[in-house]
Amino acid sequence: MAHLDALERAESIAEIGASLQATLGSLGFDTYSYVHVRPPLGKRIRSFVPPSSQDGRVVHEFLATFPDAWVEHYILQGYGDVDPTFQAAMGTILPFSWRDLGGRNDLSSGQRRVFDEARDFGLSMGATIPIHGPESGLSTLNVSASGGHEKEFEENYQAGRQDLLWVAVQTHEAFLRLSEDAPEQGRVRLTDRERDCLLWTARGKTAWEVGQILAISEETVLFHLKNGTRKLGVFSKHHAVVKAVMQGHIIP
Amino acid sequence: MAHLDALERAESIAEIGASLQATLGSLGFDTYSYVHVRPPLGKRIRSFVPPSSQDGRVVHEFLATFPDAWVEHYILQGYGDVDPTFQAAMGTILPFSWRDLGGRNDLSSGQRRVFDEARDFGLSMGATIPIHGPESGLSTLNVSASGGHEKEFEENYQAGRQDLLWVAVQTHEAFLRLSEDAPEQGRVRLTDRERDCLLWTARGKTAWEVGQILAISEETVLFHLKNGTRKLGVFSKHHAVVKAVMQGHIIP
DNA sequence: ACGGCATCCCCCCATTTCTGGGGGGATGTT
DNA sequence: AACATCCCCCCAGAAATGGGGGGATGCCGT
Repeated sequence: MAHLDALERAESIAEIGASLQATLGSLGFDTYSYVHVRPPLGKRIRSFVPPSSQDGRVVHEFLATFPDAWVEHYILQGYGDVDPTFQAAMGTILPFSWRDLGGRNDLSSGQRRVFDEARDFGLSMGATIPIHGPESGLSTLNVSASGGHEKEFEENYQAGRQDLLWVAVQTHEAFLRLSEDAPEQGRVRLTDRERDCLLWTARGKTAWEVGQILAISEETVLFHLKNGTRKLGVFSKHHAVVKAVMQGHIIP
Repeated sequence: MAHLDALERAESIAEIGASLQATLGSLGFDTYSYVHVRPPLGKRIRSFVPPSSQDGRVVHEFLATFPDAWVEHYILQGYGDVDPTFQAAMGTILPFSWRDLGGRNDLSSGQRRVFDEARDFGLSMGATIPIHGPESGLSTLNVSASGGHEKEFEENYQAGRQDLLWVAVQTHEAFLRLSEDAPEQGRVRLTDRERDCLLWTARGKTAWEVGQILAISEETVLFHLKNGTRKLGVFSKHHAVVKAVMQGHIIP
């Protein structure tokens, strides 16, 4: 796993790609795709602006050596919402081989089509490593081998699972580190009280109730909520509690 | 990593514990705690009840060889909401050593107290492996070594990071597999409109704004929000949006 | 073809809560 | 002394809550 150091220190998306190629190659997988889904975290807009078609949509980011034609087809068809590997990745944190998908829960016709069409592009044997990130993000690292027999691939996968997971985690971190064009302005610092108030608000309590819980007055709760909301750069408690949860300040 | 097979096949919490003890021991860590946090999916309580004991609080499930007195103290004090290792775990998917927490972002006094008191119980050197599960669940595997020097521990940790991650993931899966008394029952069915309204509310829009976005009247938005809030078993939009996010109905 | 059912849309009301400003003062720490 | 944090209070206008009342589509099974 010598290539991993490079992954940790990668300074561009391209370097991540090269590092992945080398690392995964040494594990016996010759193509891969890394998919990153990220909810677009709030811009600070007070005056109402009607959102454009794209605004607010989940962002899919690709980094892949899968056949270009397939990737293009995939995006064009909006397979991201159907892809059975993605569906499965949402439900587990363990790597899995694509072979294991057919048997367990039957695939819908749409899902089967994704698989069938992938096979036409030479992607028949593969495995997916799900990465559930903070802020409810989900990424998958998909690896595939174009040549060889299935038995060989499965042995390769079984032997390499642990390494694959580590690679996936490192990739996710490297990717996050680099794609932070809007790096959240570095997670704001909330005071203990602001956290407390947001926490209990997220748990459905009114300001008065939070006051009772924390043994302070409703006014003070409102005061802390106002400050916390402002720090988070939003304009309502609804948005503030969601953002506080997404940024990991509180666990509701 | 011979003990891992046992972890994958464990059929009781106790077996997980034994397997962890053995595996982590071989990596040089003599105590551990595994904490599984699960937001308490809905009790329907309207009348205000002071949440002195468990009500509304995140459910922490423990499996640990940490000193009993410490665990008890931890739970009693509700440290789960403050614990800096937990705060940090919420923000990353990489394992980290407790040593790295002090420097980066200064701890609040409440957080520092958790650390100081932990040290009094013999927990000074340690590392945390965060596991972000599906449905926004978070678990941490905390390992510690009571004897030895700090330098030695850090070397141990650096060398074992990859193994620790794998152990943590396997533990999480084993734990989930066994503690699946209530796997999916909480998830309600929302209509498209209810989802839409909750989504844009979670993004900080008022009911009127959501109406503009969806091209329906504010009244209708309120209507859908009322229904969605009721379906989710809560009594305010704050709680509803948080819950909708946690249950994966919407991605803000 | 019919009723039941879910979904979606609109409107009204009284009451409570939140928002976003302002003004204080009390602790601590740096 | 400056600073952050925490606590309390006031106000006016906006928004949410929790009820009620309609009607409009479809889709289902009988």
